[in-house]
Order: sequence, then structure tokens, then C-alpha cells
Amino acid sequence: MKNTPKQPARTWGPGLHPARDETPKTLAGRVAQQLRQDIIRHRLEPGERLQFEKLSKLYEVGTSPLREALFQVAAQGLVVAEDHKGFIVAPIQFDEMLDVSNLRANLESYAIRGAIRDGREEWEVDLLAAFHRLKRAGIAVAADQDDEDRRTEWEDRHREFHYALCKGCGSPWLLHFFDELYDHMERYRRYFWKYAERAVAADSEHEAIMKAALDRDEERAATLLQAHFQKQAKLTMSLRKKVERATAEVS
Amino acid sequence: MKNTPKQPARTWGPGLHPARDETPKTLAGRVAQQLRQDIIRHRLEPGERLQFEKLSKLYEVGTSPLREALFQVAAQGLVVAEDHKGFIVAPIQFDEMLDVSNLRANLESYAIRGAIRDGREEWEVDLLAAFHRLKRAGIAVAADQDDEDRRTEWEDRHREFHYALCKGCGSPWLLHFFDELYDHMERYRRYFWKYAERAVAADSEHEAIMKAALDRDEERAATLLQAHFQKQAKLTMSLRKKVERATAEVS
DNA sequence: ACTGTCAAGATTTTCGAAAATCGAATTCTG
DNA sequence: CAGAATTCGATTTTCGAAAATCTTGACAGT
Repeated sequence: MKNTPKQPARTWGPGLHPARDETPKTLAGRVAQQLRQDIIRHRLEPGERLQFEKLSKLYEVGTSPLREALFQVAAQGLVVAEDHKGFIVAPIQFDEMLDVSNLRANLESYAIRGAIRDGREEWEVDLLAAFHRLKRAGIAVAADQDDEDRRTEWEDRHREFHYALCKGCGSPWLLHFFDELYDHMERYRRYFWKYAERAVAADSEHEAIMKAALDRDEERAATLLQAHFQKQAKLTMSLRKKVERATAEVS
Repeated sequence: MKNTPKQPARTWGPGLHPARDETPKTLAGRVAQQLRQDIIRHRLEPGERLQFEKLSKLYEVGTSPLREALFQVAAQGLVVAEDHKGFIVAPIQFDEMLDVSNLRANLESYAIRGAIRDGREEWEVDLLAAFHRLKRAGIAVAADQDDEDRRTEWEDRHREFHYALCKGCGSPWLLHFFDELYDHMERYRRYFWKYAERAVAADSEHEAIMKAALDRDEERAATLLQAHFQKQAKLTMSLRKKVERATAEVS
């Protein structure tokens, strides 16, 4: 028996995904993560120019890893690259936000249907746990609306809850797209924090969706999820006007 | 009136997309395109290790642009990166192919519905033109099944046809995902060319879909599109077995 | 006053060598 | 002899400087 398989002996990497949780061992990777965070959290302003000299000092790395990091984040759309002109933080565009929201609605509906059909017990358990954590975080936020850390905590739990909903579908590509889209959505949500007086908890909606999912009721779950997104979209649209007035004053 | 808008004066890049057609002005970008092509067209084998020295000679560039190119393509999933271990060409995984196919079915259905609702006359015209070109390319392929160039031509037209279907939906993000997924799908399709005796033209299906779209019949168009994908999936599943037998013999 | 050309300055992109990391073979230890 | 620690060669990653490109502003011509 000859040992010459066409595929390499060890099935190297995963199919995809840098695996969200594990920290990169390389400088470029670490900088990429920091960049993502700094953009989503608005430490870097939308449309801001990202010059190598500045970033090099800020993150304390040379140009090579910095450049690689920028390309990684650019592939995700959080920064925009133009040849020989440099990089900028992706500008805020409300139309894009709507686009992202709509796509998420479609994608997550599709995912939840798949999960309800194929999801195993592990999926159910994880989902339940994720909701529990989301609920607790929601209570904490309600207690003090202005606590940045609590909102961040809630934001993380919120992501994990939606992720848990989708996870059972067993589609790596879908989960990959989920990650990309969610980052953008979070950026927009945080952008609104500055203008919205109160956080919209909507935990009851989340609970209803979860219950439908655990009941294995495809139609109900998908419908509720769609409604969830639609409501959110309407809310942000109304905020949009407020923001546009506010920014109009500035200029 | 003070000139200090928060957003930069010129609305720099587009929201997204390196714009498929235009050739990059930078070495890194060019190499990235070549890499994509070489992977999709199987000039580089699935699972093959991509060492800097080799690629550096092959593409005649230094390590910096090469590295950047690899990251760009890795973000797309055509190569897999692992820290301090290097890059490999993404392995062929039939499960992934199914995943990609299913997601495409969902995404393109969603897109075509949007296009039928919102698509303007320009969309209709482009779609018609795309189909015409696809048809001609199909005839050329039928005349000589083994002509590599004709199959490539058909493949390009096929992509453009499906793209034209989706384009009217006006969702940049969806079109972005379309691009990513299609590249992978094409790679798998080309992989099968080695094992399939005859190309499956299925132009009649394409025509039916187009007509439904031009009739602005959402349901019919979406249903036909879904069926189109389902049929394709079944076909490839049967080929899969054949391929697995063939590769089993090799090892 | 308007337009186009050209040089200077600033910035990005690329190269080539140095540093860091990994995997495997080798040596040391119990 | 088994298992842990170590050294070595190969490869990736990073740095710093050189080359290429773009932008700005001055200047000349119409």
C-alpha cells in the first residue's frame, strides 16, 4: 500500500474561518482584531484615513504586519482600500445598514429553518444557555442605561444568541456570512447609541423566537425572526432621521 | 459656512467590492487575481502547500505582495492560512460544495425576488443580453465538448447570466456574497469536468427562469431557480460517487 | 482669469535581509 | 528503553530602507 494520497495526509486547516475566539499567534492577526474592534467601537471614525505612519505608532508594529491586517479587515468591508491611495475606515451609509439588516433577516431565517430541521440536542441546549445569558445581560443594562461595559456585555450576548439560533443549521458558509454581517450591524447599532436615549431590549421577542425554535415550529420561528428584524429596521429608520438632523447641524 | 464635514469631502471608495473587472494597479492585487484563477482552474492542486519561495519564483514578486495576495484570497476561502505554518490551497470537500450550492439557491432566490420587485428596465435589458450570450456560448460548447476555451467561455457567460439575474435587487452585499460563492462553485464544477463525459447545458432552464423574471412573476421565477439548483445538486451528487471511486483507486 | 505642465513633498508599495517560530531529529535523563 | 528536553534546519514573519506612485502647488502660456 503506497502512501501517496492526493489530499495531504493531515487534513490541515478547517474548511474556513479563523475561528472567532482563539487569539492569533501572529502580529498581523492581532492588529487585525484590534482594528476591527476599534472600528466597530468607533475609536476610529467612519471615513477616517488610515495612514501607515500613524497606525504604525498606534499599534506599535511595522508596515508589513499592519498592511496585512488592513487587507484582512478590508476583505470584510470594515475598511476600504484603494490602490496607491491607502485605506480608510468604511464610511457610515444608512442604505448599507438597511441592506445588511435585510440580508441578515433572510439569512438567519434560512438558517433557523435548517437548524429546526437538522439541529441536534446540543444545539437546543446551547440556545437555551445563550438566551439565559442574554436575559441576564438585558436586566443589567436596564438597571443602568449609560454603563458602557454593560451595553458591551449585552451586545456580546446578543450576538451569541443570534449565532446560537443559526448554529444548528450546520452550514459553515452561512455562519461565516453571519459573522461578517453582524460586525457591520453592531457598528451601526453602536453608532446609534450616541443618539438613542434608551436601549431597545426586546427580550420578549428573543424569547418567543427561541421557544418557537425549540418547539421545532419552522414557520412560526421564521415569521417571528422576520418580524424581529423588520421592527428593528423601522426603529433604526426613525433614528436615522434624527441622526441626519444632528449631523446636518454640525456642518 | 465652515468647511468641516465629519465625513470626508470626497466620498472615497465605494461601499465595498474591488470591482470585478478592473485590473488592480498594485502587484499584490494582480497576484491575488492570478492566484484565484490558478486555484479555480486547478493549476494549483487542492490541498497543495503554497510556499513563499516557490510562489515568489512562479509569479516573480517579492514576499510582501505575495503575502498580501495570499491574505486576500484566504479571506475568500480559496486558500487556508494557519499562523506560522503557511498557506495551502483550500481542499476539495464535497460537503462544502453542497453547502455552497444550497446557500446560492437561497441567496439567488432572494435576489431574484428583489430584482423582480425593484429591477429597472436596464436590468431587463442586461438580463436579456446575458442570456443571449450564454446561449451562443452553449451552442459553441455543444459543437466541441473537449475544447477547453469554449468551456471557459461558457463558464464566464454562465456566471454573468446568474449575476444579471441577481443584479437588479440592488443589494451590494448580496452581490458580494454572490461573487465569493460563485468562485467556489466554479472550482467544483471544473473539478468535475475531469470526470463528467458531457457538459450539462440546461439552457432551457435558464431561459425559463429569465422569462419568469421578465414576466415579473416572483413565485414562478423563484421556484424555477430553486429547481435549477436542486437538479444541479443531484447531478453533482451522483458524480461525487464516481469521483470518490476514481480517487480511491489512486490511493 | 483659466488651463495645463512640471517639480517637490508626502505616502504607499515593494524589496531583501534579519528575527522569530515551528517540526523533527537528536541527545540527555531516569 | 521510554520520555522529556534540546538543538538544528527549514519556513514563516517582521523590520527598515529603497523604489514607485500619487497629490499639491507653483508657474507659464493662452
